[in-house]
Amino acid sequence: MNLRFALLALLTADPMTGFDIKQQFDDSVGFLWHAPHSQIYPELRRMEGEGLIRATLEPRGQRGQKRRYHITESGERTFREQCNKVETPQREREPERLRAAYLEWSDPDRAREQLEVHLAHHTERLEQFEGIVELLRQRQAPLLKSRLERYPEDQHEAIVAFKVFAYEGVTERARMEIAWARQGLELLDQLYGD
Amino acid sequence: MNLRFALLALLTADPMTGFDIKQQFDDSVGFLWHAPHSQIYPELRRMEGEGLIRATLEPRGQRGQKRRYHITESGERTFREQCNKVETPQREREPERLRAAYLEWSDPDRAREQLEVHLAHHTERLEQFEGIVELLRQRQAPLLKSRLERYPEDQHEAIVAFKVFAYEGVTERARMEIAWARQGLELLDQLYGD
DNA sequence: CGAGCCATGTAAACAGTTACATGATTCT
DNA sequence: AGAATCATGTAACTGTTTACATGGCTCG
Repeated sequence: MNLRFALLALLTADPMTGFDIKQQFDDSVGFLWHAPHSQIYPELRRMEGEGLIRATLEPRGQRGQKRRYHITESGERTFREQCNKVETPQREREPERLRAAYLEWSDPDRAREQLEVHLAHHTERLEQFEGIVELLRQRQAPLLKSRLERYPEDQHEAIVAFKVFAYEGVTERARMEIAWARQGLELLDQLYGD
Repeated sequence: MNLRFALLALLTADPMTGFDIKQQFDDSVGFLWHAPHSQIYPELRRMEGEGLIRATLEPRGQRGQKRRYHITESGERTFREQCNKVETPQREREPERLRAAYLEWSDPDRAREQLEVHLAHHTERLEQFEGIVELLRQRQAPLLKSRLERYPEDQHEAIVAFKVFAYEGVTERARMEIAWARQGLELLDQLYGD
């Protein structure tokens, strides 16, 4: 039910086509949730069937058509209910940590490479996240801008603050991963020499 | 293919029954990977079919029998190959962060409760993780002890160090989550007053 | 007219969760 | 005798990934 949450969340900002959503998932929103289009389109159809969203048909050129989905009142109610349901965090699987626990099975060079990939990955992410946080603070992120247009001004502060809070979370996560990878590389130096 | 990795990893420490593995997944190992028994038993059968592990039948009392799985040479080779394959971290889904991004849809009380649950969860985890790290350092963790018995002493340092490294990772993660939840609670105070 | 993007789907396979089911052993 | 624990499975369902498939539109 979590893809559905993400879809409803996006549609509270702006009516979108499946394709728009797919693109959001490739973009900044994708750092919180993502899904391939093969999961998006059928789910949108189901949600439409359940009255959570409704589609308006728009022409594309001469023959083409696209379905833009709008959240309905029922959809908003459902979304709010989901938001108000307190959920305990699920036990997580940690594939990276699991692999790290067995690094003695790797060649030292491979082990180093693995941690360097980890480091590079999260370093890149960190930069992206910092950029997003900055855009959000300045209220320049495109999706946030459309969102702010749809809600009264007295809510803007909270809307922005929670988006920033969420992305600060992934930012801190990235920093943590970077520090961890560095620690691992030091450990390798210690165990196997430089 | 990651459940399989976890199963092979466990069986490099000690031959185990499906039940033993299930219990390991309920225990400290479960913080890195876990699976229900309904996933474990069929996978063990498949791995046996592929020659990665073999079972010895052991009696339980008069009528009962249990299958204890031993990793084979082929299994060890496969495991080592997996370890040596450098993998780029997958894009993650962050259900907690996604929910946090839409906290303006919650009643302030619910929002606070949500973050308090988050805080309590990771606080509990942190304590558990710190306990595990301590046990690992002292080489007193049961599974680690059996592992050390099976491998030559010149490898012990690395074996212990990587286990510590992995659990230090989840420890740092927990600390990060705690700090994040506290920040969120402060934000709520700021936005909605105490 | 071809490349690249816009747009939407289906299908098969794989991974993970939840529920149903059974029976032996051990401890009280 | 009954409860708790050991032990092993199957089945249905949900969620995710990957591959296959199609066709229109826009720009050079």
